[in-house]
Amino acid sequence: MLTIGALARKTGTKVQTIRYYEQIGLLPEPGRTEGGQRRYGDAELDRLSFIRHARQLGFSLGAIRELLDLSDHPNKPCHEADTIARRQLKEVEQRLVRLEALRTELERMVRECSGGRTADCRVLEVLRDHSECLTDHTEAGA
Amino acid sequence: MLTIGALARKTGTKVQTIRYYEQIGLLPEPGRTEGGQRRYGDAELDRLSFIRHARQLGFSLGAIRELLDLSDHPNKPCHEADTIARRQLKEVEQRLVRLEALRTELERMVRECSGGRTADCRVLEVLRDHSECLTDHTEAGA
DNA sequence: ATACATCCTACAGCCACTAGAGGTTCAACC
DNA sequence: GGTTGAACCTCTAGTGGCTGTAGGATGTAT
Ligand SMILES: [Zn+2]
Ligand SMILES: [Zn+2]
Ligand SMILES: [Zn+2]
Ligand SMILES: [Zn+2]
Repeated sequence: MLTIGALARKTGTKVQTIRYYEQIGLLPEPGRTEGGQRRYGDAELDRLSFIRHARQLGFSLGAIRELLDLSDHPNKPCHEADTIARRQLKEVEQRLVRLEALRTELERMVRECSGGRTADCRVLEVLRDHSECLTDHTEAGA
Repeated sequence: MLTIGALARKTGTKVQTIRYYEQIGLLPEPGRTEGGQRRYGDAELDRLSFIRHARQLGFSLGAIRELLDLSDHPNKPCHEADTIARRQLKEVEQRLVRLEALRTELERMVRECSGGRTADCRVLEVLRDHSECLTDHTEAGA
């Protein structure tokens, strides 16, 4: 049986985050000691590891909730899980395109600055006027 | 003189966002009509355009605040602005590396799924066990 | 028995907005 | 001058995914 701190250490999660996941119903309410402290077993360890790994891969907590549900029903067909993963992949690909445009712009800004007064600073000039940009980086979402 | 709605349209900003920027001191308090409605001039239009463009390039509002300050002092040397831009570039580059790792992992998950029961779903298997991953995508920040 | 690390709840704060309620003002049209 | 009705106003609360703090209780080692 693990204390919340031990579980936190094993999964690379903060204690508060574990309590937060419990609060939003992503982790089940664990057993408690007589004094009221949480104690965890292997099932919870597995579940939290799953959550953390999915978070590292960029899945939202909503998506993770669905994935956990599916994982709890081994006989269901898996296309729902695959759909969620493909959706996530698409989002990542879109963000990549967008970030590459940002990198291009930022590199150019930094490269072209000659290091004089702010009045002549290329960085500030570009920020003042998007027509100085070579890429269209104007879509939503950072 | 522009109403807040006209300013919003010109800069691709929501009205509430403009009021929010004013509230946090990023935009100055504008003049008002007798009835209390905000009216904006060209200075505010330029400033808001700057803010929006910098946001599109991924700068935080904190960084933008610093950049605006620098922009207001044309005789200062510009290395501070350049430092901020370089920092932002670094962050973008780090996110790119990370997102590329995610893309690799997600692509593999999706590709290897054979479409059977969730018990055998490759997507869920990988999520359960990071040692199935080829990349180290475990750094912080999505 | 005492020290003290760890645990508990409850709530506030972070970022950058976004949405809504409930009321007022402005501009145009008749 | 009166009447619409869109756009404005303030204020509050919510989003996601945590993180931090206050103030107190518990667990364990010595
Ligand atoms: Zn410069
Ligand atoms: Zn631009
Ligand atoms: Zn599958
Ligand atoms: Zn992994």
